[in-house]
Amino acid sequence: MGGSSNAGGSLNFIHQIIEEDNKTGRFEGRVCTRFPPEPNGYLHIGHAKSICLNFGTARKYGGTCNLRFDDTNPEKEEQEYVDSIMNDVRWLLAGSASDGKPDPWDGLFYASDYFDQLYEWAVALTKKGKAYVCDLTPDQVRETRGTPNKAGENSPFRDRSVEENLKLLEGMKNGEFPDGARTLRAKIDMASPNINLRDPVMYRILRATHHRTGDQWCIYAMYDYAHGQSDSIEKITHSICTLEFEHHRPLYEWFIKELGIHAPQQIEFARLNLTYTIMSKRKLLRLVKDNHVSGWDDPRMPTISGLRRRGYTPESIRAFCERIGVSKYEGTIEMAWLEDALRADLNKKAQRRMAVLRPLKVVIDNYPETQIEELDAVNNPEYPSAGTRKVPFSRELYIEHTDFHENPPKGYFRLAPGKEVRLRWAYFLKCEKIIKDDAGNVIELRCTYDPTTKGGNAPDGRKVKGTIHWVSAHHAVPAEVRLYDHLCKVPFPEDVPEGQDFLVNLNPNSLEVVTAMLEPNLMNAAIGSSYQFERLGYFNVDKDSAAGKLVLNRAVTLADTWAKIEKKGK
RNA sequence: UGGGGUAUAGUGUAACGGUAGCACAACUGACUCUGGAUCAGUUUGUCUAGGUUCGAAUCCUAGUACCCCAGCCA
Repeated sequence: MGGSSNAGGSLNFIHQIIEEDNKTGRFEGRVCTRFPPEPNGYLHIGHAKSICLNFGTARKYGGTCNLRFDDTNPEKEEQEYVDSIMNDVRWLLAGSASDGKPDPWDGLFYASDYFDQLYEWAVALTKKGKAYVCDLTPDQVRETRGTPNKAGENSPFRDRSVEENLKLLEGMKNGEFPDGARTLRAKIDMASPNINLRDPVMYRILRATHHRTGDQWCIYAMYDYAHGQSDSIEKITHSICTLEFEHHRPLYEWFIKELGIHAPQQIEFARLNLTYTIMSKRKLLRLVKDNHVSGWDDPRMPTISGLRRRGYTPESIRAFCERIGVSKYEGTIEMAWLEDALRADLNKKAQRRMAVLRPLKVVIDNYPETQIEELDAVNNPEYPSAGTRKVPFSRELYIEHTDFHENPPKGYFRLAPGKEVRLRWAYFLKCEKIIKDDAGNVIELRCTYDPTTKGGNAPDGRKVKGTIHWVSAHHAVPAEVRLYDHLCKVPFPEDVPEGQDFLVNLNPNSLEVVTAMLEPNLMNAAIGSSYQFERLGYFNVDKDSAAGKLVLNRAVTLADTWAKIEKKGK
């Protein structure tokens, strides 16, 4: 479970604040957090950090954590997003609840649950002379707001009487004015150095159908007016959010104070950035809408649904969130961390199989033509309890094209002319002859095997350095395998030259599709199941699979020392 | 030119006046029927300049760099 600090015993700065509050009895020892997404897109790995932090913090201190949808903008929000978010949170936190409840959240709420209360409070603030109806157009509001270096000017409508304001506010609510004609604004200080305090808009007139309240309302609270009070209503103690809301905090505190209601402590932390991908919801939406990817759950996407489809496990994502820690420093985590978390998890869980991604045919000349042997292969060397399976062996095999070199480079200990390797779980194999097509490409190898080496060991004690994987040609199950690489071709894709946008940094080779040959054991592999293809990586059965047609995604490759050596040689 | 934040190895994150630690990455080596995994080890760091102190990443002063803020988005 995420949330606690990564170094044993030490606390992250948020937990330090909480422990201090608990010590002083500030919230009677209660710890109540919430994860408050806007349902305007799919959750991504950055949200996972927040989810792990909020839920993890509540669990750590015996408190509660709510899931609340901040659905105050009906123009961008949809039920599809609500559903996907609940689904993703359930999946991410599955199995982590101590009480065995089906849903990980303690309370499920919507800001739209509070529309009536929020409006009542707006009336109360208006009565207090702390809010007014303003007739300025959006352009005029912008012009009179001032700049960071220049104070704003008061709206000419700022001093309307309470009676008039009340009447106009009710009129706004009752649909008497066109969209955008008026707003309700907080009366604070147009000269504040904090622009959020320069009479911010509380309500706008907007005739849009809300995914939950339908056409009941034609005015909608702004996020800044809704968020703090929603936290207050839920008696949240620690309202954890990202850094950009830091200078909104005085505004939230102003509303809470004027209303005289429960005051949560807002704490801001740095959002997650990852190399070789993008995290902006707006940009992710664009990738989906413009078909740069197949959807929100495209395995190249940093979305939770994309990672799930790619083959990431909830445990690996939680471990990742735990390890990256939490601070106010806006850094960028290397993608290798995420990949490492997956490998660490799957190395223990995934059964091993053999699969050949780029088949090269091998004929074993001295192996009986019609003979087939069932050889024993270990399912997971990490856990012998995972057992063994039978793998058919015959005269014609496929091996990996990259496991053969006609002119092997120095240090290469796979197959080459006249060289001997071990076939995993089978026999020693020696390359005798190369067969090429007219263009000079190697298309087949004629080899011999040593029948005394069955199982992979030579009775004469001779050693081979290389062990390669293989599949019996006649038993092989063809499958579509999708080889994924980073979404972006550079570590910081959002850094683009003037006038260009991040699309120029999309990785054109982020997906390569091959027809692979799998060992027959995989024939009926279940959708969503993960395997390690020996020497290649971890693969997950995709939902596009159908009877007789397997589709697999490569979640992550194995660490590849040889590839590193090869690269260095160049 | 205003306000709010943040600076510790390549990347993150600890150390809360007392030996700068951990993880990932990189590099060595051992082991290995996965060039996987595992194990052992190595390299690399306190933004700068002053000051306080027996002692400073930590306290003080002055700088520097980077991020955020001028939606009727969240």
